[in-house]
Amino acid sequence: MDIQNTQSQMRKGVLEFCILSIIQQGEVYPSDIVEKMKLANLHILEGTLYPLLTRLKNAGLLNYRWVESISGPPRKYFVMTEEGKAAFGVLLQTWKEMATAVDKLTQNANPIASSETSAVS
Amino acid sequence: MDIQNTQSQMRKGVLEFCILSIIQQGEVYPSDIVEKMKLANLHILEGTLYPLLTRLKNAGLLNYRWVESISGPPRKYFVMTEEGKAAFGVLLQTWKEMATAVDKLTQNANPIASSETSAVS
DNA sequence: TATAATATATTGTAAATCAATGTATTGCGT
DNA sequence: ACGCAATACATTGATTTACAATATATTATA
Repeated sequence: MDIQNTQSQMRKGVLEFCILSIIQQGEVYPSDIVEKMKLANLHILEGTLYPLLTRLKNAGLLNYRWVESISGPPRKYFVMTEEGKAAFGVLLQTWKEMATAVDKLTQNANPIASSETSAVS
Repeated sequence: MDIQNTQSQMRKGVLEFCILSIIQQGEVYPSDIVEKMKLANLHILEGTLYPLLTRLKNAGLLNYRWVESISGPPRKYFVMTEEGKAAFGVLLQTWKEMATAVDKLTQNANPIASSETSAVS
């Protein structure tokens, strides 16, 4: 049990949401996603991303088309389906609500925690 | 693969952080935590909470003391250790950074997703 | 032709939540 | 005194899933 573990759990939770968000903003292939996530400080490995995209595709939220590359093997460019767009809308709402709830829960907490704890009857 | 799955993943990610936040704000026993989480719309089951508290205790972030109850078996009241307070400070920072990153990633996304996707060379 | 770079994909492992269930204590009604 | 309900702590088995490591395939370059 590591604090780093808890940190990565936090990131894991929003992984699918962020990836859907990236695809919703424009057609991308997996390496684009890895790069955009890295820029947002939300790292994802290929071994995680590929099965995830396959899951989202099988769930009907994504589609892809093959695009020839000038410098390597063909790429799978992903786009959202109508169903995916609807799902993303729901998740965006969920994220906003959850972020608000967490901020509320923690707004009474001290960044540098006080050494006093309130007594309980 | 369900959208509800993704929603619950999102909530899971902040579970430990929220529980630490609750304990940091005052001595509580497990049922208090379940109730406070429910109020924040972040539900947690006892089967999840007890092992989690044990993990946090074994990691040195929490301690507990037994308190007799007037209406049932004795309760375990949890408090944070100094180490726990330090860890919570780190997690609070992690949460703020992540929430900012996610908001940034999604600010260009449409709540009602447009049917046009940008072309890629 | 061999090597490096790019790209998609799978396998095995470990961690963690959840549903279901178990164990124990206290108080109340009869 | 006894049985039942409520409260509370705890464990077990199944499922999910991210990750590390590795595999397979294609293109360009030396």
